[in-house]
Amino acid sequence: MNISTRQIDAFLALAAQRNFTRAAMQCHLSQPAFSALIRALEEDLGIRLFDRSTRHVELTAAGANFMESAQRIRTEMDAAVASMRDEATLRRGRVAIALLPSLAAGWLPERLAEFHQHHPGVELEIADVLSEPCIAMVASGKADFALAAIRADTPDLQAEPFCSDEYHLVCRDDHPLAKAPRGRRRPVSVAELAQWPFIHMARHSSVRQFLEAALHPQPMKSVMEVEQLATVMGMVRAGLGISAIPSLTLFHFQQPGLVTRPLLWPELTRQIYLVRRRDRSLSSAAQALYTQLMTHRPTEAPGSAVRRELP
Amino acid sequence: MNISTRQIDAFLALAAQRNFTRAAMQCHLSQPAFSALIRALEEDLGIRLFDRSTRHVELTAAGANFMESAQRIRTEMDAAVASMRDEATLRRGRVAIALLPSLAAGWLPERLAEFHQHHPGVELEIADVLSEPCIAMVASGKADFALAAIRADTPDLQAEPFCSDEYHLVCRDDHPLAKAPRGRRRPVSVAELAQWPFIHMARHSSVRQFLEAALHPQPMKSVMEVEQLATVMGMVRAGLGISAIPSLTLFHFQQPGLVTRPLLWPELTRQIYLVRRRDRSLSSAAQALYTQLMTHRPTEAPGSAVRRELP
DNA sequence: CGATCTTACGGGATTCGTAAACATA
DNA sequence: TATGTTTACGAATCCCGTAAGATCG
Repeated sequence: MNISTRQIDAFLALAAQRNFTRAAMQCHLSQPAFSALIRALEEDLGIRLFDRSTRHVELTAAGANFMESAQRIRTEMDAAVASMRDEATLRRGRVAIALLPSLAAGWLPERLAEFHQHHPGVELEIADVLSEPCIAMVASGKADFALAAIRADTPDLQAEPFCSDEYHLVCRDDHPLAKAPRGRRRPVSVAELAQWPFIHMARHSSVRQFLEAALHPQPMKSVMEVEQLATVMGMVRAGLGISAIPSLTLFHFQQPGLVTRPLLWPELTRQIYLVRRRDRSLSSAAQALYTQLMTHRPTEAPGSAVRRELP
Repeated sequence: MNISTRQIDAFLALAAQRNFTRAAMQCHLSQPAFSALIRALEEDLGIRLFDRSTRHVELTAAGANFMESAQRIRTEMDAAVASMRDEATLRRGRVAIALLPSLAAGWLPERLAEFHQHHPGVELEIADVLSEPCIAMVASGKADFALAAIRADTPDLQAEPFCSDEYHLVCRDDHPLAKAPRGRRRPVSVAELAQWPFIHMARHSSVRQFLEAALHPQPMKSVMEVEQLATVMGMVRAGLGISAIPSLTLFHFQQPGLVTRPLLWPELTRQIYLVRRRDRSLSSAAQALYTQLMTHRPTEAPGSAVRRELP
């Protein structure tokens, strides 16, 4: 026994038209083919649904009974198909991504704004967490994909390079290092950096850990440790010291009176990866966001010092 | 676009089994055929429902979404098909018939008892009304068929002979007519009937009208007119007079001390017809009741006088 | 390398539309 | 007789199962 939507449609058309010829036209079928469709349905159900003569077509009691079911089935079908089509055409859907707070605050918002403008029906869920929880969310299926600083290429996860994040010196514009000696070309050296009072992030932060690993064993003149990058910015602007921060967080420091300079040391370039599950295809919405983010990756850091003027 | 129950079943099987081979077996299909079914469904819906590798099969987000709809559709389908099958196999259904009160009280109950025993799920609606309303109920569709004394063979209605209803003399067992003179063979004549006091039904009753038409122009010795046959019985038993009533109402008079004798005049035989609509087929339940009633029609009236003894 | 999904392909069933037959008002 | 349904039938399509191919663990 196999009932198709075409049979349901044929039934409803005939119930409405009470005429095989018109109902057949409505279904874009020849009348005999349509007739066969109705007959097959009646045989499947084991009961006559229409009383018909050449002059009259009418529902039987069983047919009237079946009509209610047929209408509910048709409605449910339509809703399901429309829902799938909406999902396929991005009129609705849901994407969950996990990414580093620095990306989430500085670079992501404009990308999301554009995405949302194109696909207003798609719900967005953003987890701005550190790299490890990012990976965990992808692994557990809570996020469709992640942007994190861990090359998580496991049997389950697939990582591809997304962008690179280079450390920059930040200092006041009246600081000696802001001057870019000998024609701006020469990068700042480790020794130069180490001779000035330094504002550190807390030891547990990834910014601090990556920096320490890169500068080891050179000791720094640490003047204080803070938790938030915004605090680092305040301290540097107040002239308490200098600092070094990843390019993705530069937006915190684009303030009047501050200067940023790329450090351009290979050890101080960390890679950001896009991580996704191997076994799970991206949903239409996730695929669209993926494409959007990949084509608007953060630009490579500019090679020259930037000085913010007071307005 | 055409979605079939087999595709829904295939989807649900695969969602449950998460394995093409097992799901295919569950659907009694070869694995490639099953695979094609899923592919066709995905193409119809325009979206991937399963993420699959050779080792793993899993619902996509869209697939999980579709599952709810699929389950509702399957449930609704099952209910509809079961309902139709029940109707076809008389596990449920409804019959409405209209018939003369005499048939409804005397003959019908045992027939219905047997029918109900065989088909307890079928609802029965009985209208015990006179012939004209019987016909009207069939014509208007309120009754599936009727048993009435009108040969209603119109373009819309079809009548077939059902049984004949012959008038019987009723009197006390000590009445001269109860004796069945000259060897019980000779029927009672009109003249004999007319010489005794007669208990009449009211003029508007069909029993009275048919009797008057048959006896015309012979005048009767009317002693009174009553509305109910039970009253006629009481009067006759009290010795107030005799009466003549149709065989179908004899059950009223099967009382101790009363005698009934068939009158056997052709003019006093009225035909009962089974009347149904031409354009409408009988429902399964109506067809079954029709057969049941036709095969257990009221027996022809016995040819001899019946005397009820006191117990 | 074994288990499992997909592709390829020939045969059989299904379904289509045209045309003729049939039925009813 | 005119309208409308069913039957008949050849052709196109769809669908199935077997066998071979591809892929993942």
